[in-house]
Amino acid sequence: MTAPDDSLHLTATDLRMATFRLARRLRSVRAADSMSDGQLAVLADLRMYGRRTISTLAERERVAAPSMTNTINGLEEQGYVVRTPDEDDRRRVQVDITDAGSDIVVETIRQRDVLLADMLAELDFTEDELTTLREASILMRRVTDR
Amino acid sequence: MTAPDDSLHLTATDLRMATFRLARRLRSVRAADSMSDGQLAVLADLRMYGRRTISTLAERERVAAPSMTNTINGLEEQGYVVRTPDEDDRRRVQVDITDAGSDIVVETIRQRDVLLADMLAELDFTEDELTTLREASILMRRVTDR
DNA sequence: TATTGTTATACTCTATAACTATA
DNA sequence: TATAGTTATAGAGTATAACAATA
Repeated sequence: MTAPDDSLHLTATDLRMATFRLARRLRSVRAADSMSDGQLAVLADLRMYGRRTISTLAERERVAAPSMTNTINGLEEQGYVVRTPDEDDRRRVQVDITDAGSDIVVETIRQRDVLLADMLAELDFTEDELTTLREASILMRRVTDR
Repeated sequence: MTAPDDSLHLTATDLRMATFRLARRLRSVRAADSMSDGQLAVLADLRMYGRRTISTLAERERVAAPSMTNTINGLEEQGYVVRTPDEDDRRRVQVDITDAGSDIVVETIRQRDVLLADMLAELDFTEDELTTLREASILMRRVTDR
């Protein structure tokens, strides 16, 4: 049996390499060519959690506030978000996703899932192997959500 | 039991989300602040597979040739790679990684593995769970190497 | 003629600093 | 005074087009 510490580091190395490669491959899929990774990440956040202010979005995406202003400008021009002035604190601007924005997120997710499902199907993975991947996904989520 | 097609798509969705989140977290770790993701990817390739021409590197990293010239310029200025004219075909330039370049790659990989191993250790994963992650890593590699 | 690499130039995304409006 | 957002400006990183050297 492998010593616990070795096992940890071997697992970390394997998982790191596998994760980077798969992420890189999947990230190349986008429903709208005109949308950047940063714009898509903001749309996905808005779709999942609802309206946000510019500064909250900047903090969540770990970019500077002017960068988020720029990102939101691009999304607004494409009709994927709308700005609404905050009534209670008129310094604030609330950003909401539009139906078109939501559609783009759903479609991008769908295309990525289809690509990955096709890749899995092509390799004729067994039910046991798919179960391993699902269980690993849950463990990976525990790592990032921690 | 889940129907095969559902199982495929559920697995794809779970794995996609888990992969993106983990990759994003790990990518924030770099041994040298002055190095970009693109530069690091080239160094890692050179360390693993040895000398490459500019156009081969451009093709492998899926960027345009002038972009790779720019990337190699940056790495050369920092002393992480050297250009060597090809004797047989004097249009070509061979790029080799230096010891300093190799050290940076090793150190970045080490820091990322330590971070991930620490994250795994903190969650007290069992040997069975670590085994699941290692098996999943192998399956993920089969997907991207296919 | 075709290929390899570089230079010239422009566009996108990001940042910091300075500014406006509001609290 | 402090905060939310924007504008001005600059620095990476990427792309296409045009060019020089070589095959």
